[in-house]
Amino acid sequence: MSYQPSEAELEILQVLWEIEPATVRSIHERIAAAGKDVGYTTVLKQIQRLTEKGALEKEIVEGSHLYRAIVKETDVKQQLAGKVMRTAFGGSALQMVMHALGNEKADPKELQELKNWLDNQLKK
Amino acid sequence: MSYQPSEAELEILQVLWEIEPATVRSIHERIAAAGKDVGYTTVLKQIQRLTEKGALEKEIVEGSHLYRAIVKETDVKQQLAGKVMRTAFGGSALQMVMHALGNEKADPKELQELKNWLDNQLKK
DNA sequence: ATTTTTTTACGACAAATGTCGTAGATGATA
DNA sequence: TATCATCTACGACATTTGTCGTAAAAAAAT
Repeated sequence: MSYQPSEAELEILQVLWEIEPATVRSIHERIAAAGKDVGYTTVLKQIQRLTEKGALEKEIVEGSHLYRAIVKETDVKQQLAGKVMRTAFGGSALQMVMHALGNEKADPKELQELKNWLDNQLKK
Repeated sequence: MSYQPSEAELEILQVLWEIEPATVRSIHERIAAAGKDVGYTTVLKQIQRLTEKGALEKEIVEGSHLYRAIVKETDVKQQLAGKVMRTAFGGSALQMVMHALGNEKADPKELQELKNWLDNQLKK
């Protein structure tokens, strides 16, 4: 199976899925740049835990410790979306989307893309 | 704002949104019936915590303690769906749905409904 | 009224999370 | 090489969650 990351862990995974491999420092910088103000050692610890859990792997190249994600982005995201869909929306994607876009009128472009994708799904 | 329930808490809320008000016993029964095998006092404790947190309210009528949800179903679900959409899918409903339905070909009926809803949204 | 059955109130616990601080190891620089 | 700057390894802590057990309170049955 995949892995169900916590929120802080997900942030780290997102960075890794983008730039891989990466050092603790670069990951920390990205996260800080994204507005999350958290200490360097906090990120380091989180990374070490993810590694222990087998979600990341470390490779030491010429002194620097490089990390890369082992868990697949698609799998993890499928887990996350699927879980919410099941636990909170009785397995209905419709319900989930309606609530997600619920109040604020969503970006028309988004809606159009979603529609295109659906049309395609229905065609098959 | 609303409330971000944990998984066990959400199960309780779901029951309350269906039958309200309800006793601890009836809630426990529902949850057990749904296949989740957990002790009576566990559910009770969870309910008490939700009440402390202000998500539920208790009313004692002729001896029996009745609970009802204070947080609104729509709000809570909007929170849940919105949060995942934002934290894991960069705010894209399309990405979220694609991953949720990803591998297994979703129920065509669901897809059709979703499409209808979308068409409607786009029309407005 | 006494005993039995239910219920509620609490306190406990283990595991998971988010966050750091500190010390020792490494690497870079003067 | 001595010194200064970085990093990593670890342990600590406060919270939150999920689960119970037990005792005290209430309600029901005899």
